[in-house]
Amino acid sequence: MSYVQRAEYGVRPASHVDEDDPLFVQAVARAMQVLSAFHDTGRPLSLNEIATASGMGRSAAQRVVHTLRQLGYVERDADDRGFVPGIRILDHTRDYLRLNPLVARASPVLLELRRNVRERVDLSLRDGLRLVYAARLQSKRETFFATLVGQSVPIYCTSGGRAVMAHLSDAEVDEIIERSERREITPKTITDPEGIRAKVREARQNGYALAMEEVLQGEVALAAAILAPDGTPLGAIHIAGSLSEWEPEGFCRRFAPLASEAAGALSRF
Amino acid sequence: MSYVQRAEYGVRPASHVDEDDPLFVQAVARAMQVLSAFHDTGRPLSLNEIATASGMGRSAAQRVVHTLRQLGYVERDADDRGFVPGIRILDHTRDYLRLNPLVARASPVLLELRRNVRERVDLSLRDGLRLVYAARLQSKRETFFATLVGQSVPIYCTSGGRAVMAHLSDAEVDEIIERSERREITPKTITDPEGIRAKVREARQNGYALAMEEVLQGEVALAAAILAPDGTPLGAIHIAGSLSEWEPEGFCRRFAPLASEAAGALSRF
DNA sequence: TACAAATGTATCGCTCAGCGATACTTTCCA
DNA sequence: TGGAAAGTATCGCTGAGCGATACATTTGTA
Repeated sequence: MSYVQRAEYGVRPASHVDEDDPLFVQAVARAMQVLSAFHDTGRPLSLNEIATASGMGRSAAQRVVHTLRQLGYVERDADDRGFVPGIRILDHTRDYLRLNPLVARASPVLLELRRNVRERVDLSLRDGLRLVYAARLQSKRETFFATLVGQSVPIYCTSGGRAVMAHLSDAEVDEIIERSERREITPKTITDPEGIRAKVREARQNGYALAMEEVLQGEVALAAAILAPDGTPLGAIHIAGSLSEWEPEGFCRRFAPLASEAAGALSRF
Repeated sequence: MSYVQRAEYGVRPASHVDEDDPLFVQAVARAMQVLSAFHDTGRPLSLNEIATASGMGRSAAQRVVHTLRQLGYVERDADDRGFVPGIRILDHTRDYLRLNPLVARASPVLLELRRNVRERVDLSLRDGLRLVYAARLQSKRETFFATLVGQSVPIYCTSGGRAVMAHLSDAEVDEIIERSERREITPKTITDPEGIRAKVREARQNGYALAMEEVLQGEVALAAAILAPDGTPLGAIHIAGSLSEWEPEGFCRRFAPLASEAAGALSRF
């Protein structure tokens, strides 16, 4: 049985979880597996479903769910039809956001950026093969989710991902391409390795990355990478708009410098 | 040893965690205790600090931290000076927000509200003695945190809390007052039971609740409760502004109907 | 309305996962 | 350059937690 769990996009990076590790506590992993069972569902889960999804027996799932419930990390659904994640989870969200120096420093920068850009602005952090959204400032008309902290997108086909890859070595880029489960999220998604490498080269030249309709129809997005002092890309700042309002060239001319500037401000540690 | 952990404000409600519960898995609780060790810190923690904060021995903390690290729920700090929460936490954040029907339905309502209100708009959910923020749409000038999902405030002294209490029985209100660790967060915080009850009565009459500078100097906030079909208050919608720009009466006249309308829209299930 | 399927809950004896103590190694200051 | 503190590793004992299973309760359907 493997404790490595599938995330929204791609698999964990250095996840050679050694099952014979003498320091590895099975029950801890099981707790997280149970919570992770909700990654792949849109509705409350039954105990059996949790057991199946997290690859453990009914009894184990029962105990773990029971314990997590006592502690507030799992709750009964509003109409008592199944289990859902509990509100206690948000306490840890807060801790993460507070203690991540990038996120902590990002708010004023993002708000300043948003003042000049009347479009959606996002901050995302790299985690292996994906970018996880840590903050979003929505645009005026957006009818979507206002806040989708925790949402993640693949690196290989997004503006933010390309901005990140632009600051990695060719070998690392190839490894990302190789290991990513590349699929056409929209008909415009670029999935062939050479196409991706070309976009990365483009990003290296421009200092920012562009993606058009590769994740969402009608959306144009550009991004600039945030770098650690040693040059490692930690994440990206994205600006996203609608192709019904923007022509790609105009969008870049107008917003690329602003995104770069904001990302630069967050890169100085 | 007690597994019940202190949250940001107040203690868990029905948290008589029976230690002799045969279904209770100690190691699962320990995992969450380790993660909760970060609740009370503003910086990375050492292993010893984690052990102390979570009330377990060095060895146990070592094993749990090790395991959580393998799984991405704990990370080494950027400059390798201690442990911090890991990005995997945000995956669960997303699950919580997605699977909470209130939050899932809230986005369009909040955005619509925000369109008419150029002030800060929040959605919070009740958890025992506190309200946990699940979404925030910042105002134009706000220089704070743009997103502070997971932040929590006490019920007894906030607009949202009063809006919630207005829909509880007197006995329940008294219990909240009694069990809350009431302290003067600002000099204006109302902490005496009768004062709080008066504000709750006021909220019942008005259909919305008001709080001035009780949590933050210079801030005026009003809120309306979101109700389950059976009338139980689940949370609140808040609108917050600055006293340097608003006179309380004008603020209420202008925004109370909008907050009520939005809360009403989310109350219809 | 009655039956079957599924869901949540409870019990129990066996055993190995995980406990605590402790020792080793490295890093960081003073 | 010493000493304190941090992270890592090892080990034998034992009770925490394992899986199997039975029970209770709800749900959907014929």
